[in-house]
Amino acid sequence: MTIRDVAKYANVSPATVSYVLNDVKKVSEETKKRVLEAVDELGYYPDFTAVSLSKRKSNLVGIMLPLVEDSPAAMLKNNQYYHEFLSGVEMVVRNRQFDTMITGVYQPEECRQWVKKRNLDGLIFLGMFPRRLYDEMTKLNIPIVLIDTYEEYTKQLNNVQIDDERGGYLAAKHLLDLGHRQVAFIATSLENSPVDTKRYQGFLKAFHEKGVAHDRAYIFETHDITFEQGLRIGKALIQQTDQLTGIATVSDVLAIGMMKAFQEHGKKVPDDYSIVGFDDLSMSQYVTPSLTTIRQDVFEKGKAAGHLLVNAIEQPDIENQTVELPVQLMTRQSTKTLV
Amino acid sequence: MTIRDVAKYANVSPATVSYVLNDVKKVSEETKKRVLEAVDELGYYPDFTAVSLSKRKSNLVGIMLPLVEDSPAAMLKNNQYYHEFLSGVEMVVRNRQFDTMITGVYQPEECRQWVKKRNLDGLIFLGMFPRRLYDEMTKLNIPIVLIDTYEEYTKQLNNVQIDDERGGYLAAKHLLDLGHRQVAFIATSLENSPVDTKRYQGFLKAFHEKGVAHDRAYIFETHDITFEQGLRIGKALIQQTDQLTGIATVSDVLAIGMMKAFQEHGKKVPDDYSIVGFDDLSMSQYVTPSLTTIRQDVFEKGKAAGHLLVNAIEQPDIENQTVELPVQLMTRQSTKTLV
DNA sequence: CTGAAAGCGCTTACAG
DNA sequence: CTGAAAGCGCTTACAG
Repeated sequence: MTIRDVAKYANVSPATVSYVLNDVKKVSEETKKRVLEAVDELGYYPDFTAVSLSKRKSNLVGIMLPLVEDSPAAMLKNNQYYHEFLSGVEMVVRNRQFDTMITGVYQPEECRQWVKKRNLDGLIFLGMFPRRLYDEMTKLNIPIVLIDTYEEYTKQLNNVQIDDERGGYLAAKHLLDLGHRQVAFIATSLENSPVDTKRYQGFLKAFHEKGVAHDRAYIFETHDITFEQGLRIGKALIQQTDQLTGIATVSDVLAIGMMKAFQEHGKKVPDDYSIVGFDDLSMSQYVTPSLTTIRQDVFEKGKAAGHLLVNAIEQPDIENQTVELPVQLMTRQSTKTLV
Repeated sequence: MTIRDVAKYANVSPATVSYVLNDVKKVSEETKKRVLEAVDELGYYPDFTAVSLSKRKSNLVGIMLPLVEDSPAAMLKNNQYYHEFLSGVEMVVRNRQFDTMITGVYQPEECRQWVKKRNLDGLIFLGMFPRRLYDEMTKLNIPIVLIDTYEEYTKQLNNVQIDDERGGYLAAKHLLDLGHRQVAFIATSLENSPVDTKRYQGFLKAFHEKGVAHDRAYIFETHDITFEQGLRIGKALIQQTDQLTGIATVSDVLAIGMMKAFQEHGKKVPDDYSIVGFDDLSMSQYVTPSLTTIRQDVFEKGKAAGHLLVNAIEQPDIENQTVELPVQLMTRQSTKTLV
């Protein structure tokens, strides 16, 4: 079942069928109708491999994930975040006639090969990559969408992000409003994570507004976002000080790990600690106590990334842009007024 | 940078370069060496779109997810299960030079189109699909791997599954050993889910071994696997009877939802109810109390599926087979001896 | 408005 | 052992 069969059936040339299918103007209404009927009756659809080869366009977008232990696996395993995102991308992209490929990546080299070899039309980078990689990729001359990046050198690319500063602000304000003054800030790394830095800036802003100082000794850094790290940092926090009453984290996963540590050490949430997460994973309202958190809609983020990318592919002259999605405080049981 | 450039550089014909790259015997050592050097120096790698078109083989495997609300999204959102699986597949498949595409699907029609249009070499079906779909797909004549299916008509295809019966058995035996006799079994649907039926059979086996009867009134059915459904069924269970002391579920997600319901109604786990989950999601050891559950290694499941599929693609004469992975009881805090 | 022909980058009988 | 040629299924200047 090829374009030739359709052509024969409709009594035209393959070229004409192609014109019709690609909406090239110069076909008479009558011929067009005949072709369309043939397509319909034969149940024809084009072979994208062939289209891809001759158009040099694949209708394929790639999603790159930072690679841990030989595959995106390890990273994916611990953070629900990623797969809600992927779902969002897949959904919009497929509605616009694109398919999605996923891969992890070590080396810029590998990544460029992947794009070339599969003729990818666009790329979404999920997570942090070395600058070298961006530079390589930019040379590829295909649209790129970045997620959650604040680095200066990414400014000229497309970005989807959330209002991280406001997220940090809302978390801190919530705790301050409840009377907490000794508040820990749990980040992956302020040095390496601009996202966490933004959140901390927002956090500090709330403190300034209240006229309260924040002690930098109350910043704790875990490097990964895993339950294990949450558990570890929770224990460390108990050991290190008994001043703290409030905790703001950069991830629900960390917050949940911490709550586990508290429970194991006979500390109660929210009686001993008020803790606020970040993300609002679906599990977060089902843990006990349910988690007060800053909600970001990761699914929407994926959708936004998909739209941005396909737009950029289809209108090459469009300017790169940054989309910022809102965040929202979800008040639940893990925080309460300091008595 | 095409095969011609390499040919020119090595002073041979494009055909010869292709022979070398595809390991077709009839090339002299010397020529081969020259070609390989050229490939190396020019940093050439083949365009898979072109290879795909001429070989009629794409080195692409597809993963099909049942579609909810226009995309696999909705389904993915609530179950971590899926993305660990995807990670496993991606990892092995990529090591074997394949790439992975993902899509959701409504209609057999759509699915067949996808396979044809992208020239997919193999397919993994994750989840339950209507029989009609399998029939359609079988006609496609590409290897197919099914996951967790017990239907008679799937027997002649490749399967990856776990020892569901033993899972049910272990859960029941654990509860029985702890002294529980009034035990609820929480399934999605015994009528529609052969997996749940297997588990229930194992469950009953343990009861028979102990010489204890199981009251079918203690079977509860939720249709989806979501926290919400767990919450709902948890409430229903409290309302319906106060005889029960033990609960076996077919999913950690359901168990966690149920625990939330109990907590909201002042019931304690494990004091009022001992509950065992199924899956051992990474979150399950971090909820409070940590969840006793039947562990299955979903990541391994993905890897097994990937291997099975690529094997079948590369050796078309290989027979279809079923791989069964073990399960394991993880005893944690949500179960205890009945006093 | 329509079609013949060349081309996208490979592979693979076939001939020598 | 090596290469010229045809072909995979499309698209797209170009000519008419």
